Formats: sequence, C-alpha cells, structure tokens
Amino acid sequence: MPELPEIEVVKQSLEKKIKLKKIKKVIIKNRNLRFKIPSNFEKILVNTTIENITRFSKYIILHLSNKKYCIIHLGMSGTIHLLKKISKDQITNTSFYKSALLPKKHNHIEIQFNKVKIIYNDPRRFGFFKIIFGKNKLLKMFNHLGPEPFSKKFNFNYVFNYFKNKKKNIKSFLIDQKFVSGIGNIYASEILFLSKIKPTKKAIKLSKKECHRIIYFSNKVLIKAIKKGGSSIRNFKSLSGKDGLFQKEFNVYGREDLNCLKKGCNGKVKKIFITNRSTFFCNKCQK
DNA sequence: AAGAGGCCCTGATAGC
DNA sequence: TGCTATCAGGGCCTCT
Repeated sequence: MPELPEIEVVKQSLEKKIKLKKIKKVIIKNRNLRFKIPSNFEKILVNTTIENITRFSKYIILHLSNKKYCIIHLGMSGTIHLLKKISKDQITNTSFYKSALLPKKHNHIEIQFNKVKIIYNDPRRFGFFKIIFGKNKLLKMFNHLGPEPFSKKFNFNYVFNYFKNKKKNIKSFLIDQKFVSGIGNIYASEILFLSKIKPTKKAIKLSKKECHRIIYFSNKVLIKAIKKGGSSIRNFKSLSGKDGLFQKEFNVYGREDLNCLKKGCNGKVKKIFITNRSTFFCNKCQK
C-alpha cells in the first residue's frame, strides 16, 4: 500500500497517540506476517515505554525503553487502527470502543496502552513487525537502502554518477530502494510526469538537466503528498480513519486514456507495464 | 555486477 | 446465486 508519505502520516499520528506511553498488554491474533511473529514478542514489548517514534523510508521505528527497537513495515496492505478506551463509569464487557472502521478479518497485532490501543491489520501479510536489539543492528537493517529523496546525499553528483553505465529504465530506478528509498509505484509515475521524462528512458541517457529535475520533483511530490495527508487508494487511511487527499492531485496515475493535464499539451495518458508494475505517462510531453 | 522475472498473500473487480 | 482471470501502493530471492 503505502509509500513514504503515507508512512510519514501514520508515524505522525502514532507520535500524537502513543509516544511516551507505556505498553500494558500485547495480544497476537495471528502470527503470520512476512516474518512470523516470535513467541517472545509480547514479553519484550509489555511494560516498556515508547520513548520515541521515527521513520526511515517506508519503515516506522518504535524506540522502546528496554533499548530495543520495534520496526514496523506495512507492506502492501497493512493498516494501523486506533481505539480509545471508554470511561470508567460505563458498564460494559468490552473496555475499548469498537471502531466502525476496524476490519473484521486479518487483525494481527493488538497493543494496549492505558487509554488507547492500536491494532495492526494486514490482509496480504506483506508487512511485518520486527524487534531489533541495539542501535548497531538497527543501522545495519537500513544499510543497504539508498538515501531518502530529502537527504543531502540525494544530490546531483550521486544521481548522475549512479546512472553512468546503468542500462535499465529510469522508472525502475525510482522504485529501487537501493538507489533512493521511499518512492513507490504511484509517486514514481508522478515524479516522471513532472520531470517530463518517459519512464522507459534508459537511466544512462538522462541529461544533467533531467537528473536535476528528478531530484527536484522527487522532493516536491513527496513533500506535497505528506502535506495532503497521503494518498488513499484502496485502503490507506490515517489512524483516525480519515482519507488522504493527495490522490486528488494525481496527474497520471490511474488516468489511463484520459487527456494530459499539462496546460497546452494535447497528449493522452498511457498505461504500460514495467517489470510487472503499472506505469502511467503522457505520450506527448514526456520524452 | 546488473538486470529480468518470479514469488510471497488476499480481496476487489471485470468478464463470461 | 456462479465461476475464473487479472490486478493491487512492496520487497526479496534466484537465475542468467
């Protein structure tokens, strides 16, 4: 599901709701995710405090008070839901509000705090929760990933030199996390549209100007998406269940056969597949 | 080394 | 009230 902007929105919500809160109880309803949830998972988390919450690329990192880290990845279909506890004087057999938006199936992990609990849901099970022991192992985990688009490391020299001798198409590189991390299939098409570059163009053939545009629009598209609360295709929602608004701003993604939105361009949006991933571009203004 | 392709998994939708 | 095929925002693995 989610690319960097959606993960950032979830991370910001989590910060507001569970930062500095102590974990009271952990219930695993289904251990099968991309990695099987180990049997000691509950024990490691319980009675620890979420000291900090950070994000790198599409990974959320919970910093736990016992010097451990919990890495969360939402895969394609992971969602986190927030439920609030009802007030003490209400007599009921269930101590948390049921959310109308909480799916009935595929709830995997429940983490309870004093007044709220979060529930991780993931139909396709491509996501995972992983406990990391110590900062060195945490850094090692992200070692193989390229810089985020906002990073100083993602600069002209890096991009231009990276593309020397690279015969693959530019679109494949934008979603290749070893080159740049955080961009996924939707934003790759959007970035290339704004950069006026055809997704099938070989990376080695990009001009210096085009490299600059890739850098500029990678930043711009992701920042704007974060500001708009992410994109809500299919099932992405913020923890409160609110839709993101960025999908209203798509220029090409999901607009097959429709007119190009660029002023003065009479091209049409085409859909092709690049290594089995749908790719959208304007057949006139992207070269 | 770099690149192409397959695979993990379930659900929604389209077409018969 | 069926099928069946295809596709979905990610990432890892293998083969050449």
